[in-house]
Amino acid sequence: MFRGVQHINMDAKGRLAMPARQREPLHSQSDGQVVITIDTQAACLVIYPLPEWERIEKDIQSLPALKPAVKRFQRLVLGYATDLELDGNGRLLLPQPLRDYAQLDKKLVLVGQGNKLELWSEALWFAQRDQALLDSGPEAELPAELMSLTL
Amino acid sequence: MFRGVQHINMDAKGRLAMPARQREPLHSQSDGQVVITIDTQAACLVIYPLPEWERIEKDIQSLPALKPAVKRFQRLVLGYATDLELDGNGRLLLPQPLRDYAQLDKKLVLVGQGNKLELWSEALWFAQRDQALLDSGPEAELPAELMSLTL
DNA sequence: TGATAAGTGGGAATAAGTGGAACTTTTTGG
DNA sequence: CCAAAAAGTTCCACTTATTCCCACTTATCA
Repeated sequence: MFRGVQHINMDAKGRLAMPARQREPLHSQSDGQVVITIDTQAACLVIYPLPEWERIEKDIQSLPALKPAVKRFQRLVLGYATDLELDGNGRLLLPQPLRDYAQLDKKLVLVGQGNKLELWSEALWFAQRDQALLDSGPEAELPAELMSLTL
Repeated sequence: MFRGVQHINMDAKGRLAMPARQREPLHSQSDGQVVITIDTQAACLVIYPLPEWERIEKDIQSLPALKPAVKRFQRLVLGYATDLELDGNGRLLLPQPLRDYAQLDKKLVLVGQGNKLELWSEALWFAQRDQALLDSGPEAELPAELMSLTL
């Protein structure tokens, strides 16, 4: 399980040092092999351990590809999916097209989301966080599902 | 059950000495393992014993993620959730992103809330307390759920 | 007032993060 | 087709940060 928000730097070569907390689950689950792709709903990337991705990829491929909206989704998510491996120092080399998509520069934010990790540029992360806080804050009208939560 | 308001200090390294009263339930329930995350309704943090958090996490993950407002809520609450463990001296090391979110500096307030603890900066605690007293005072209109309470 | 437990602070060992250098591979131009 | 240059990749070393542990001070209770 991936948990927690961590602020990290990408170096000049586009390498991302995976924080130690997340490194161990990645090594034990898939020997450091991950798949990274885009989130079509937000300008961020998602990182899966390889076995978890294979399950998801199967689900995506079994969707009805004749529906144009499904086909577009498949083209994006499967197309950008890239397998990567942690190097000897626990770093990932992020491909340029993915860096471009998520507007990554030096300052990044890595967010644990249970079975996957999300990767944001720091600026976009704060922007979407503040928007989300407005939607979930004291003044907001929350969907019924949230109102019924017992926290 | 966590009860009571306690004023405590965070040291220069961001460590929080859990008061002895709260330490015992944490050790007996979950061997000192807790999950800490943000409250989206207020600038404070919430601390759960690990088993209690796992129940809540399951509830949150089972919400319909296709609704944007739900997805944003999930990203915040699950993303900031971090597991921590009491160290040998009964202290928690608070991650920097969570300290930033709740504007924590030296003086903190820990508030028992039954199944969880809330953690506030002292300044924000007093501010929200005074506001809450105004809103719940003799002149205020209270929601029906409160009016029907037997106190 | 003394003994015990709780809270606080600091320092040393270890691990993590960062940058650079060298080697390999690929591409381009002659 | 070969050679030279550039890009990419891997490996190593150094610096910085984090974690763990020990000791001291303050508070509490008998």
